[in-house]
Amino acid sequence: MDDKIDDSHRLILERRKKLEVLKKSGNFYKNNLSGNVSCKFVINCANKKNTIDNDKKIFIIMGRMMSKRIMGQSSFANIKDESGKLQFFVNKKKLSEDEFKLFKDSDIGDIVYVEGFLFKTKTGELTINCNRFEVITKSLRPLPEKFHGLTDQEIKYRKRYLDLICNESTWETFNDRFKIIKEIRNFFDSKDYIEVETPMMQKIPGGATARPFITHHNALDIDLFMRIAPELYLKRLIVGGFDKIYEINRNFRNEGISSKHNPEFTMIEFYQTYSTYVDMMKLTEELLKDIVNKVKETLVIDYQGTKLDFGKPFKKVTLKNSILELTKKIDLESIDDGQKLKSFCNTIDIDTYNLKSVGEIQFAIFEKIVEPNLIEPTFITEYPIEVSPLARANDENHNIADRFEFFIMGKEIANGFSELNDPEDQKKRFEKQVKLKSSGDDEAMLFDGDYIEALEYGMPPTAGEGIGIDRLVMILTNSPSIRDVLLFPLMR
RNA sequence: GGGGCGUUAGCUCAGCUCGGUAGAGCACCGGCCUUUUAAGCCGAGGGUCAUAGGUUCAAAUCCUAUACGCCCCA
Repeated sequence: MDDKIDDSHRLILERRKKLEVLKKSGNFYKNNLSGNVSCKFVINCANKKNTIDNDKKIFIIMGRMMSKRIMGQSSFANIKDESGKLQFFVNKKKLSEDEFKLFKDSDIGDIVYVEGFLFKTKTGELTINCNRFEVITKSLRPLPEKFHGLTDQEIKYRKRYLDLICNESTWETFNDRFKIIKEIRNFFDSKDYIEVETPMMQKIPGGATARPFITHHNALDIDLFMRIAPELYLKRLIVGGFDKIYEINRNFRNEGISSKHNPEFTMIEFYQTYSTYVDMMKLTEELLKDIVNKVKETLVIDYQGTKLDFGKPFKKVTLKNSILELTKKIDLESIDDGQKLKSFCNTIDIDTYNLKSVGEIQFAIFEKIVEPNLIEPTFITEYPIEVSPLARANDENHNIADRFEFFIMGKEIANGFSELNDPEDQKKRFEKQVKLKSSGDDEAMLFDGDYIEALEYGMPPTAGEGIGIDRLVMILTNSPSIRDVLLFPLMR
């Protein structure tokens, strides 16, 4: 769509003409101007002083001109930089003839230099009285309209820079995103976790059940896989002697695109030795309350009309109980009865052809019936062992894993468990996955012999967890689609 | 994969039922204007109505297909 640039438009030709004039006068993409302060700095300075009019301190600001109101001899315009907006005033008599023409011919969108002292207008607005004006960078294309701005979803996603220029709310969303990530780092750093990096390109994709993207290394002539999770490498590092580690980075999963799924997405995974999944749940609750409080400055937030209270202790329900609570057709007797569960599945449109075990069927029912209804922050525990191939089996009940998942607004936000550190058991679990794969489950895991070998050297008892950053950001920024929290979501 | 909705000027949108030469506001260009803030007033220019077919004397409008997007379902 964007392989051809159309610059023949009259509005662009008009601006190119103005650029030619700038070039002839030597004012051409200047980069030697300096001494500027931010709009916010100017505003803060003014707030500290009462007598702005008498204080002839000169300020220089540089930024994008966002609006312009010309009234013959005098004009007002607004300049915007990263910190905010500020109005400036231009009087014909205060500038040279050339400078005034430069201002008159400048366009909304141009990057400009404004120098002058501060005053307040009749209406009390803080304004720079301009005594020097320059166009630093010519904007050749007109910005979206000043009042309605840019509303076209598609263009917002494809040309995010325009969205950022025009929409304050977009700006706030991404500022929140980066603040959330920063606070997550602060949280783990303050608990003496070490941030590590593990391969994004892997020979055996592992750590999750998902289809990977395939790429190719030319010199080695081997296919590589973009990682679907960092898990198995992070646990190799635990074997290597780290006690507390985390990694925040991208994962890539070759699956459908929806308002909850982007092919590349950001996760934090963290691991801690001599801990259990119960410790991870406590840590998760502490982390989320901390992040929500720091980023939103309250513990009660609104998401698309639903009130979410992070102040209360988070709910905890076992997977089986969550099913029992929501469906009258299944009771304590039938919940472990494969045949009864299967016939129930048929009534709610779940295809049971590939579901071999009771655990898999329970999990399928859970995903279909329960997940969308987990609105408030909720931990679900006691996952079937069959759907938890990397998690430690529970000591009392070998059919369930020492694992939890965490949900908000029907979205899976986190997944954590006590790690399986018995290499024999892990080997058997991998072998089961390989069987699933050969029977047609293309999301099943591959056998990772090198990982088994690492476990054979001995991995201390460890608990680990992954949190989907994008979905968390969606909740905290009240964004209905994952694309709203990705600067450049994948578009066809 | 299935269904629904959408695509008209650089931007935001009318027009489509019921077919008859393409409209507004902003932006841009020219003129007036010394405290505006969606500044104002006067004037001018600006369109492959997503794309390709079809029906028709005549299609932005009706029909079909395709592309892209949004929403819902699987």
